[in-house]
Parts: sequence; C-alpha cells; structure tokens
Amino acid sequence: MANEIRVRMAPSPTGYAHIGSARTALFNWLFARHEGGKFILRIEDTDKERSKKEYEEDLLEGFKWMGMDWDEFYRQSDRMPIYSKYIQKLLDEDRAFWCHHSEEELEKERQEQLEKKAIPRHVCEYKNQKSKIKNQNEERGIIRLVVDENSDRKIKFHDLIRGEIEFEERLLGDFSIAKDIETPLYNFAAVIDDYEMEISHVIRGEEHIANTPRQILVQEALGFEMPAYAHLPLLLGSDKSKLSKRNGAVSLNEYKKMGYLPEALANFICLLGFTMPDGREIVAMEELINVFDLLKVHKSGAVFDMKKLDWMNGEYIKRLNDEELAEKIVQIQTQFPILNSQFSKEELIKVMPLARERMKKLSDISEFGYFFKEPEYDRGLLVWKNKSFEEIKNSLFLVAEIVREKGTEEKGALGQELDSLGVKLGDRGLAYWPFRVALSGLKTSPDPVDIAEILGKEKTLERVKRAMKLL
RNA sequence: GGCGCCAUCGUCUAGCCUGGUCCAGGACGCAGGGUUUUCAUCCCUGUAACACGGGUUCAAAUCCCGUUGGCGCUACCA
Repeated sequence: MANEIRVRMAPSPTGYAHIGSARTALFNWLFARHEGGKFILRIEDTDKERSKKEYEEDLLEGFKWMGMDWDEFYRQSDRMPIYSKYIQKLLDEDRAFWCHHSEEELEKERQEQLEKKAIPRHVCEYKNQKSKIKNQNEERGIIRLVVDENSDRKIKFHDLIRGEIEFEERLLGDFSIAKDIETPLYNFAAVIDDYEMEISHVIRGEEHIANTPRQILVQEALGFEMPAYAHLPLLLGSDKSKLSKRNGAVSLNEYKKMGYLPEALANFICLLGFTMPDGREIVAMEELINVFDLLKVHKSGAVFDMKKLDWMNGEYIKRLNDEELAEKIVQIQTQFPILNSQFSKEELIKVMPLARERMKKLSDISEFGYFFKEPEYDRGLLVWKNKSFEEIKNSLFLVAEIVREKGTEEKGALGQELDSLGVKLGDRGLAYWPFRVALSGLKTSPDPVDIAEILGKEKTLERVKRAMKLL
C-alpha cells in the first residue's frame, strides 16, 4: 500500500475544460496506467465565488471524451472539516497565526517593496503576539504560516523532469494558508489532500514550481512526507505565452464542435511534451501507456500548432471506414449541426469514400452539401477555359446523352465514354469541367463520374439539364 | 524589481547524460514538380536551426562559465 503509485489531477472548476488541463490530466493518467497505479480526480473548488457546477461537469465530460477514466473522485468542498482540523492544529502549535493586517495595508506594503526593490514578502508582526490574539477569531484577519525570515536554509526538492530545484526560505515570508478556520487556501488544501489521499507523485504544470517551496513548508509543519514532483512544460499559444483563452486555448467542447476526433486530439497533445522512443507520431493511447516515461518528458514549453493538429486529425479520419466516419458525423450533427441539408446515414455512407481524404475535420463535411441538395452557382462557372457558352452547352448535351445511355452505375463505362468525348471535342477539360460544375456547383470537387455514381442517373440528368438551361 | 524555469529549422522535435559516425535527422507547414478536368489523396524534390561570447579538448549541438532572450510565479485565485 505504501508503495502504491497514486497520482492526481486537480482541476479547479473556474472555467471550461481546455487543452492545457487536458494535457496535464493525460500525463497523470498515462503515468498511473503505465505504473499500474491509481489515477485520482480531485475537484479543487474551495474558491466558492468562482467555482461553478457547470464548469465541473464540462471538465468531467471533457476528460471522459478524451478517453480518461479515474479510480477515485473527490471534491474539496466535501472535505472542509478535514482542513479545519489541520488548520486548528497548526494554530494550537503556534506554527500558524492570525494576521490582522487589512488588505489595504498589505497592498501598500507590496507597493513599497516594489519601489524600494526589496524582497517581496510579508513578514508579519502578529506572529510574535500570537498568544494575545489567538482567540479573537471574530476580528477580521487571515491565517498565515510562521516562516523564519532570517533562515539561511535552502528548500530543495527533486523534480523528476528537471532535476534539483532550490529556493531560499527567507524569501518566502509568512504566507497565507487559510482565510479562516473553515476556508483553506490553495497551497494548504493541496498539501492536505495529497497527504490524505496518499498521493505518491504530484504531476502538474510548470506554473506550480514556485508554489512548491511553500507546500513543502506546510508539509514540514505538519510532519508529512514529501511526494515526488514532476513539473510539466507549459503549453504555449502562437505568441509563446502560456496558452489561455486570449491566445487560443479554446475549451475542449470547441474542438469537439469543430469536428476533431478525441483520439487525434489526445495523441497530438501527448506529443507536445513526450516523444515516442521510435519517433512515431500517430500512436494510440494504449501504446503511449506502454512506453510512457516521466523522465523523458520535455523541459521546454511547446507551441500548440493548429495546422499540425489538422493534419493529424485528417490522418485519423483516413483510418476510419465508411460506416464509422458516417456515424461520427451523424453524432456530431445532432449536437452541433455542421450540415444545413437533410440527409440519412445511408446517403452519408455512400459519400464517405469521396469525402474522407478531403476532410481534416468532421465539420468539413459541410463542403459536400451538394450531395444532399441542388447546388446554387453562377453560370460563368460552367465555362471551361476560354470556351464559348455554345461549346459548353453542346458538351453538356453530349454528356447528357451518354448518361442516358450508359447510366451512372458503371463508373468505368461512363468514364470511358467521357474520355472519348474529350478526344472528340479535342479537350478533356471541355468534357469534364462543365459536367462537374453542373453536379457540384463548385470549382473544386471530386471527379464528376464519382459524384454521378452517388447521385444516380435521374438526379445527374436533372442537374445537367438545369445547367444547360442556365446557358 | 525579486525568485525560478527554459533555450536545435516558422512550428513539434531527434541528437546532448556516455564529446568524434551531425557541413545536424524526422514530422507539420511552405515552395516547386509528377499523376490529373478542378480539388483532395499519393509520390518526388527543395526550404530552413545548434541564441551569443568565452573556456576545456586533437575534436563541442553535446561538458563548464558568463551574457542575452523568452516564459512562469510574485493574491485573503487555483
């Protein structure tokens, strides 16, 4: 039991699930599964003002969508009595004290320190009068941990990814651990939870490195053992700053809406921080679990490149068969409509062979609306190179005759006839282009013979006639 | 400002620990070409990087020191 690997993802429900938290969760999960340990999900909702149930559900849904499962689940808000017990203990032992400075006073002190270029810390005079004030809880204040401002000790810890990291204890000051007996602050609650849940490895984002010495001090005050630490590199926006709503950290839901496959997204995110030993890039989660190694996680931040995500998503789409791809499109259509026209799954399946290799995202199916609805287009589009309307009309007329005679079922036969028509007209494009535009209404689309096969003889003929009328 | 983390093509990275096989390899992107009625797919070619300066060494992307730069933290948020 003592040696069991236990890791935790501790998201705060103060916003929608986004790429950054998904990556942290994924690495925790990967490590736990690789080691045969436990993955614990803990919702850090002590900030009552900002935490929302709605966000929590989004987080849970997002993680599940990405394929993660968890072995244990907690909410900090359900554990308040536990924190109170420890806060009281620290207070009783004079390891912590009530600070009665107002926020204005603290803010003023901070400003002065900044101006004087002094150490930005709060060394509180109340810690020396603690016995006098101890019982006046009704007086407005905050609870701080006693930290030796004259210490010459360095607080050290070993980071699995970065090696030894150290901070000077005296620079910390008497930092806050709780607003009151009932309300713990992050650096305190996190330590208590990690201890109580017997977390063996704390794997989190690099932005938490600076919090670590404070948490170690709390551990020491309470006599807890230090867990192993691993700080993941940051995920960056294209401006190289931490990925946030402003530079593109859209919520997981947005990616779902855009038609990214969870497998592709998860695969891509994992590559932003970890490289397969053999260098492969398209890898299933199961394989990643097998070879995952925290020690090989990268140190420097990685820019989230949407273009490469698109490529990878396209690769995943290409690996799906007609039935599977159609099913995924139908699913997303019911939640976030991506196609204006009505269609049945059977019709969709027939379109898949043509659409698949042209799609990067599921929502790209919207470019194939002409399979389900007559296209609208300008008649000028029907014109191939510098040919006249008469020539185009004639070409269409001959194409219609071929379709009437050969039907659309046998692509080979239809294609052959079109080829010889091309020879007859002295220009293959003259045979193909108007036909293709008549069917799709677009200047770029699949081969008209392929479109005709899916549309069927009747609809194909209708569209060719309609085009001729336009000319 | 203080403290900390990081530093190879535009981007993701391999190589660095155990110096020579690296005038630095792969992927995305981009450019050009081939196939082709257009597009996509596919194939081929090209593009482009060891942040800088010192050292150590016969030899440095790799080891050491310094500089610069980027980012993070610096809350009665997490």
